[in-house]
Amino acid sequence: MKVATWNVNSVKARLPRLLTWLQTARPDVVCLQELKVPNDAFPLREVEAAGYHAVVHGQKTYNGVAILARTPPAEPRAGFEDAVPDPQARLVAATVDGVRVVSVYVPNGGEVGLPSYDYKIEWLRRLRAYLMRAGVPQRPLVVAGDFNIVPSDLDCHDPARWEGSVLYNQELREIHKDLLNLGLVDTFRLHHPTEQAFSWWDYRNLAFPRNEGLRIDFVLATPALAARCEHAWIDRNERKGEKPSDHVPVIAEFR
DNA sequence: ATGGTTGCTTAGCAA
Repeated sequence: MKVATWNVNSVKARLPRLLTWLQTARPDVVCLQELKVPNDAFPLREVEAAGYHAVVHGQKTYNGVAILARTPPAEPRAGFEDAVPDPQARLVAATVDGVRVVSVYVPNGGEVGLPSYDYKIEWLRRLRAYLMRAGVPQRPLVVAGDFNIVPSDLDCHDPARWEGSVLYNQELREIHKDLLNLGLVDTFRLHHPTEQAFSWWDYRNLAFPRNEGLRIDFVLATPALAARCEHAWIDRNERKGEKPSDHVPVIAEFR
């Protein structure tokens, strides 16, 4: 089973690329982020024609997440399912072929010290609690998406430049470590322990041709499932050509 | 060095 995550930065703007990529990459499950459309504007017909079912938690203008799957998803759920509804559509879950799949779009945070950064930290606290309730680490579960966290120097083209930023600071590194310590394996790092590879490049300043990127998109799996992960990679080619997203797909293949 | 680019919405925000 091939599981991918891709922040498409508008599913409308990216639809031609998404459909082409589904045909060539042939993933079984795709976690999408930043749809930027409400549910009724999601291109369901096109995605179904490409051979996928879709579980969509959309939002107008900002955010929006989805799960695409070749086999019918079961028990679709949107948001944290706790006492306080999240006003932003950033999490959706469904069970595919016995695996609980969670697509997440972690808040960027804006700037350290702003209310939007406090929202990010609180959101990550709620994500941790959600994953514990969802059965991490014992349940076969994948949580994949745009985490808006740089885990380490290796995941950053220029650590000194990014240190202290809203994507890379000590507080976030500890939150990231705590998340993984719940019992989640970063499938890309599992197979590439020392390789520098990025999943995001700024649109500005020729960041991609200069390879000034960050690795902030992950496919995380619970331990028994991670033991079945045979390959994981980042589809860097998706940043090339006409109208790319600023993120590229990250893929993990499970036996 | 607060620039630069993209997308949504329409001048400004978020990333």
